Amino acid sequence: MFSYGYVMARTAGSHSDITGPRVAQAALQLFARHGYAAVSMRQIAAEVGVQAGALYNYTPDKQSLLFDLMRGHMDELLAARAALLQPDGPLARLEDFTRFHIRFHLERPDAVFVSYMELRNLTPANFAVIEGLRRRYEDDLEAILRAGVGAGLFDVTDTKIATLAVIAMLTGVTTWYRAEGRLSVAQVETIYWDMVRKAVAA
Amino acid sequence: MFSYGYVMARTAGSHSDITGPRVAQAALQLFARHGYAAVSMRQIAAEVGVQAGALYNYTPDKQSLLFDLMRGHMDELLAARAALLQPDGPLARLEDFTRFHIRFHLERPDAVFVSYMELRNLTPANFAVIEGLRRRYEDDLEAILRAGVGAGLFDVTDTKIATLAVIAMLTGVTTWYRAEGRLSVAQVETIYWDMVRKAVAA
DNA sequence: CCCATAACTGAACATCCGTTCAGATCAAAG
DNA sequence: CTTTGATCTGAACGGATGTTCAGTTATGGG
Repeated sequence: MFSYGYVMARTAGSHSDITGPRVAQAALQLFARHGYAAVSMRQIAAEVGVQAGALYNYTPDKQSLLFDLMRGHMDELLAARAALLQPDGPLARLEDFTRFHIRFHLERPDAVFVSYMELRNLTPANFAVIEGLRRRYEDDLEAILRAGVGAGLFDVTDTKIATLAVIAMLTGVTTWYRAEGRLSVAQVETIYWDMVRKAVAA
Repeated sequence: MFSYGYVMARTAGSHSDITGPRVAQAALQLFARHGYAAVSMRQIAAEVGVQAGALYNYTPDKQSLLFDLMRGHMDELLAARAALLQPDGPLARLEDFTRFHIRFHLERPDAVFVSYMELRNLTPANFAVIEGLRRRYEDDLEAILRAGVGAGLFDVTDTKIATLAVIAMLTGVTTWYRAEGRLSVAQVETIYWDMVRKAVAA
């Protein structure tokens, strides 16, 4: 957590780069399972195999633990999206967005769950940050829809509402999908893309 | 809460039929705003204007307070749906379902929020009950979709997935709709119906 | 006006909470 | 092998938690 730019000049007795990620992962899993408010620092510590006081080598407080998880998730989402080169044309772009959204979210169910359910447990300042990142992601989709409407390919009454409707529909996949189930991620992508395509079609 | 069938033979000093609903309403509002685990019995009591101990005249414990709110919400949902006479034909039925779902959910945002977010804070037995009620509601929509597919009016790959996708999309309306906003509920219904109709169209 | 009783108070119970910190422990650098 | 400092323990802090209950207050029926 406290890296010093260059290669960190590690000194004696240090393995915080092992424990640090374990703290974050334990917190994520427990927050997703039981909710932020219902999980105690002692439970997180027990999961890591450490006493509660030791957690404070890795986070200033419990709120930062939640916020860092959510900001990390949103950063990953935006970075992964930005890393892809977008296909040409609104229709191909929309399919790309649909498949990306489903794939990304199905790969990290815990982070998705926490990021959608624990917004109200953020301080107002932290909430504003997460809300801004989420807004940037939504704007990405809305731009696609607007371009499609402009080109006469799509027909939606209100691009902002359509954006939120599509994202709600796609994110809903995380509530029922199980990796052991009968459908592969690719099949699920195709099923949802079929519905999205028709829903906004002209 | 403890009614005796007939007209309750109320005796001296009783006004629990005033305080009782106030407890439920305060709990609902606070649970929706801050989450079940983050709200204390003392906060609920303060909202009602009473000491914490008095709440136990109206609920055996905090868990029952949550469960009764959620069961009440689901019962209302199923009862309201059952009270409507269904139009003829899958298309009209689907429109009816869409408009009903949006209207019903926009009328009780707190109950919707609690019922979707606090499932993990139910005991396993209570969870099973709520899950069963939700399943009955979903089956209602799935029957409509299946009938439409059978009649060649709809084209969906998997009626179960389409059911969950449509419900997720529709319920998402509660996250952004504000009564003071520019759109009436009827307008929102029409916008979503447009998308639902096309999404499942043959 | 009295009185049975519903409704509520206020204090107490054991237990948990997030956070702090002095001191023990540990691993690597010299 | 010693030193150095990162890491962790274990106890403590004030305060909050859900729940219980003996005792007080308020209300309407007789």
